Amino acid sequence: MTNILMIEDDAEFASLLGNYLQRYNLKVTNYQDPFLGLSAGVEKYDLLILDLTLPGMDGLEVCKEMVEKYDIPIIISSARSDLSDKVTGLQLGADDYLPKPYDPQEMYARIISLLRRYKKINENEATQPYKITLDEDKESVSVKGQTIDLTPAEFVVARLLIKNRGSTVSKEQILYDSDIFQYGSDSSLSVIMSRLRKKLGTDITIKTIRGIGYRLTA
Amino acid sequence: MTNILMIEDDAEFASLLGNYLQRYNLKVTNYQDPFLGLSAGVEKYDLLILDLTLPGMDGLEVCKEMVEKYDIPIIISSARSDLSDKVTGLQLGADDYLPKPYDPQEMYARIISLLRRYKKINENEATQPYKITLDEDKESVSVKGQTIDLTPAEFVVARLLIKNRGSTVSKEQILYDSDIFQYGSDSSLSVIMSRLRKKLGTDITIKTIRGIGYRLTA
DNA sequence: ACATTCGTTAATAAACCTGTAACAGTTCGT
DNA sequence: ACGAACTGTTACAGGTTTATTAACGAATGT
Repeated sequence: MTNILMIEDDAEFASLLGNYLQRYNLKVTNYQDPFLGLSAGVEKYDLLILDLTLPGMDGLEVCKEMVEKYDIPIIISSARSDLSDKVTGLQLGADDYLPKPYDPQEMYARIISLLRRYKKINENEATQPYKITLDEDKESVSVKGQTIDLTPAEFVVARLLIKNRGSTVSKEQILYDSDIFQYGSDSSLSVIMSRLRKKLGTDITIKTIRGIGYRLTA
Repeated sequence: MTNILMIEDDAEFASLLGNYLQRYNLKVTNYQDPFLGLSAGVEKYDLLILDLTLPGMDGLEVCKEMVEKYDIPIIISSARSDLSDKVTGLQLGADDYLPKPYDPQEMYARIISLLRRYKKINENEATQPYKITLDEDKESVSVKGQTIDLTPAEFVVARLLIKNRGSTVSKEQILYDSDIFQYGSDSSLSVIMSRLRKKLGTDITIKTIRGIGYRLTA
């Protein structure tokens, strides 16, 4: 899992990008306030996306400070189409510059290229998008970009499996994780699993670990 | 969402065009005074529609300044049928010229073409009009160009759904979003939903997310 | 004071979700 | 290979949520 620190005052935009990058195994943490961001343990992150148009402060100043203090790749994203920003930003030590508005796909490409350059990434990691991701608020999941509505019980199971992608989730864990299952038993769970698999289609494989539980493979 | 900056002294005309373009996912912000417009954060916008016949100042002057300061596509719209305006405008760096009066449809076509040229737009975005849009001031909505009058409660619900098009809006969110519902309960909401669906017709689908809320699909 | 409009409530019908049961298919140890 | 235990699938029933219609009453305008 690659962690990306974002400093961007438009929270909605940040969340949008975060959702998009999620499927590439990139986790975005956004801070609207750069000071919070600066004290957030920058070392934990693999890359910084910095917005220059911050309220009441100069993004270039933040950039300078980041470059001085930390060894982290920086992508500047700015709505100011002032060309001098780009020059100054890169002079200060930023690695790339992407004017807003941009296509999330474009940002993804830059991120990967930069991470590769910094060797912060294994080849093959984060280059293959997940086929399935959570839409937490919509009580649904996306499979290859397509929204699939789930019932409450199905959603609870799917969420657990997706969050524990690659590792096995025990039946007990699923049944007791939430209060959805009132009279839940192994047999009713197997029914839910059947319905889930049918809804998710053949692109998603949920493996049965006999006697233990289930595992969703990326 | 694509943002368009408009500088036009005829506010009524501007609002008309804004309403029309809204259904194409184009948001128009108008300033009657070019100085306000110039200081409005031009960077946030993807395109500028500039009227030349401004009171007490030369639109061409504004155009020149815009071209110098910002990297933004410009469409000049003018009631002066003086051909030299067109020539001068384009010489100054404007990208297109549309004499008034013009068909909003024509303006839309030019906008899309220009945005595409500037790569400020994803293909497929803003080319498919929404079937339903808000008429904020009239307490009504438009479905495929047709105005549909709504009662206050219906309008509040419709507005929330339209603004959150594609994602689920919870019942609580609807009931507590405004003070329309004084004794609002789930059951009265379901009545409103029923009446809304009937009024909006079969072109608009409002999906029920059982136990959660509702979702309007684009 | 009357008529109209509109949100609410009530009642009934329809739609939906989940657990159980039944049976088929599979896995595993012996 | 065989039987026991586990899992997958389907259909059905019970319970809950939502849709729809009608009626009521408060607020508003005439």
